[in-house]
Amino acid sequence: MTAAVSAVPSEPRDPQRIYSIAELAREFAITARTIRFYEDEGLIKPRRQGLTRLYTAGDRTRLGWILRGKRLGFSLAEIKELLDLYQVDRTGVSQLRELLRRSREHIEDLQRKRRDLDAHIKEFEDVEIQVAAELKKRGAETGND
Amino acid sequence: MTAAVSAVPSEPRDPQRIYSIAELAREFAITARTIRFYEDEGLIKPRRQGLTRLYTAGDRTRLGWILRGKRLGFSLAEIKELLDLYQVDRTGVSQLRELLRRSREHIEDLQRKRRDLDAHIKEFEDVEIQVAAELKKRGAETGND
DNA sequence: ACCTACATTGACGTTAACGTAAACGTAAAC
DNA sequence: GTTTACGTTTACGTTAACGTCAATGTAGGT
Repeated sequence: MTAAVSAVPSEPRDPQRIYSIAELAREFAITARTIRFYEDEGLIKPRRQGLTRLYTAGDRTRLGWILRGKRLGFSLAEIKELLDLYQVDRTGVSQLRELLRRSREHIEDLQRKRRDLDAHIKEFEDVEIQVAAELKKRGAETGND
Repeated sequence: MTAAVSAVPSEPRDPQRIYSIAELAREFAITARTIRFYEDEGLIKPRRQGLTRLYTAGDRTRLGWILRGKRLGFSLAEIKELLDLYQVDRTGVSQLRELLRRSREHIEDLQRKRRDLDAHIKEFEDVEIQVAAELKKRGAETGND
């Protein structure tokens, strides 16, 4: 999970570009198998040229979104739901109402998560401060080079 | 994963209290099996009275910490590492240095996660705004009761 | 025509994180 | 004294999220 800053998701890309599966795999530091698996699960639907998969800039963005969701601890099933939220037809008023309700729900969920995260960060910052102080007391450098 | 605000982790508790496994399970909305599993994995080590497990307020806090970590998308292995970080002996200077390094590393990881989270929230807030506007345009109430 | 690099589809294996069932101990309640 | 409620261990089952072959296709270079 906690990989060392591998994915390089944002460069000035032209929206016409087409990506191969290996390209996307490299860029996001995942395997092609993973991307195909996401397709099996209905998370992405690339065009085909014969059998070969062709990914648009939109597909690439979508993939990035999926991976970000994963990093935040959502399951693929949850991520699929959220992606489908965008895709849903917005013709009917009842659909719009539902969409609004769901996205508010999700925002609350994210905000809960944010509170958890902030609490977590605060604790570790406390550790850092105290340990740094202890080191200083012992006359050692704290590692700020 | 995304349960509906179930755990009620903070009440004015006295630090002398002892908890049964079922009590903690109820409070955190998990099963006893899960708690025992965490013990097998070395995440908590309750006292025993014969065979029966007795949990202190510290154990309870620890359990809450574990579950928060899970909500944030950390694996149990990662959580164990982080918990052990606190437990490590802080006698030697080299241990302190290592502890400092690790906790800084972890803070950076959490901050990355926070950026992910903020981006996610922003996107959904945009959806909310636009959908609400669309609904208003159509003369329907937006659902703010 | 052949090699090489990269693509494809199955199909089975694997790991993490528990669930579930069996078989049993213990202590209070009826 | 036996039901009820809770606890225990042991062990096998399950689901999600991929990994790992194996067999095969395809496009480009020499």
